[in-house]
Amino acid sequence: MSAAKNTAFALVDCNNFYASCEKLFRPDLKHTPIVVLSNNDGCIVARSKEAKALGIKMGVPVFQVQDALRKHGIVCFSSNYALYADMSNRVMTTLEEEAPRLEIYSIDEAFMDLTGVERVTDLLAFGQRVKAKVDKWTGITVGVGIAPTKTLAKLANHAAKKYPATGSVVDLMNPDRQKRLLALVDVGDVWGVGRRTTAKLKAKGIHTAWDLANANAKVMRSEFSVVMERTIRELNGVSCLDLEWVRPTKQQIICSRSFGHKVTDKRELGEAIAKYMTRAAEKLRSEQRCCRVVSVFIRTSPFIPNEPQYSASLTVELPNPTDDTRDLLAVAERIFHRLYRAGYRYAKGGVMLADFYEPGTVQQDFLCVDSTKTNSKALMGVMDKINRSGMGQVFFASQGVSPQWAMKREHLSPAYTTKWDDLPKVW
DNA sequence: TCTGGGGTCCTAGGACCC
DNA sequence: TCTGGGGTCCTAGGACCC
Repeated sequence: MSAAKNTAFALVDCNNFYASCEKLFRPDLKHTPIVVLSNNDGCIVARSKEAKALGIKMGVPVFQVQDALRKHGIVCFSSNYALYADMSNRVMTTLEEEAPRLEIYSIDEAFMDLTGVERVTDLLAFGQRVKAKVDKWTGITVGVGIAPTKTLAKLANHAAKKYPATGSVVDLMNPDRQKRLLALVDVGDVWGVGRRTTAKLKAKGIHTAWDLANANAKVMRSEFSVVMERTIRELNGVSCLDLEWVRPTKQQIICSRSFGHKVTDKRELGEAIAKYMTRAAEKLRSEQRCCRVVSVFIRTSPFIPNEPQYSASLTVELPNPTDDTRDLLAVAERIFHRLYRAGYRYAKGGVMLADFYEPGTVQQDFLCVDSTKTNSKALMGVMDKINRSGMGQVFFASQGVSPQWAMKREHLSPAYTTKWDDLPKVW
């Protein structure tokens, strides 16, 4: 085996991100418990620290905790993606200035490659500076975990959040400190160890991260998978997961939603599918890809077991890859006609695109009439531009004008940072 | 009445080929 | 009675992540 590299990573993670974004623009709620809800106002997906302290759990359906929300005066927000995405961009831009090799891992966290940085500056001080800068420039508070591997950096970040005495920045480069922390951490809190695996590990007497770090990597690989072997090595300070600072291109695009109410009407359901396909096509073009494989699915709600259940999906391979909304809508409609069965109350539907190509790199199927519309690129370009500009919307009639099935978003905050009309006002 | 959405990776097993 | 062996590709399902 080659000599271990002296790697160093930082994981920067925004605290209670969605809830923090909402509070930024509502100083009146500074110390009020708030929660952010999933699409359709269905589940709790983010909680402010006050809401956490009141015992509101992550992921629970709102209706199950309605009483608690009311009793404690917890303020609810529907999720406001435009706001969170914009705030995320601001945070990431700030981080990039400190460490150009940045992997944006999710909307609220990023890995930094700090390899070699300790020769220039103290890593703890570096982390503290990053935290202070993000706080000052964006108003978002972050935790920073620094360690020789990504998995250990995750654990360092976990500690930074859990123990206030750390000031939300933990440097875990030192092996003795690693050992002490690993012994304190439940194995289920290790990155990559989910619910299923946790149960299996505990049955084998592996309870802490330290227990896992000391398991035999080869044996565990045969019993679990190569992912497990990697996790064990990473816990021991051997970096197996590189920084992916160039975003890999997507393998698939999914657009799906639960409906605001159950849908029975065929036209209405078809409009929803058309809407999702339109959105998926936009995402496809923003990736600068064409796709060959298209799937559509519709289903009833598994949460109402005494109602007749129906769930169906169908996948079609196109003769030629396309990124034209019109082609994709036509395919979606054909598939939908074959899937639809009357007499069910549909709860959710969606589309999936896969098998991507760079435009123009694929030999056209010459047995098939070339369906490439000559004005396709120009038309799609103009549509995308108008729809992005905030000036209004252009879309195809098949998605319907005033949809009944639209999402429930009863507690939506204004688009403070992305819409002129919604700019916060200071009196 | 009311239960999110969007991804990735890994593995096992079958089809198929020589 | 007795029916190879090895490789590749594809797919479905599981597990995990945020």
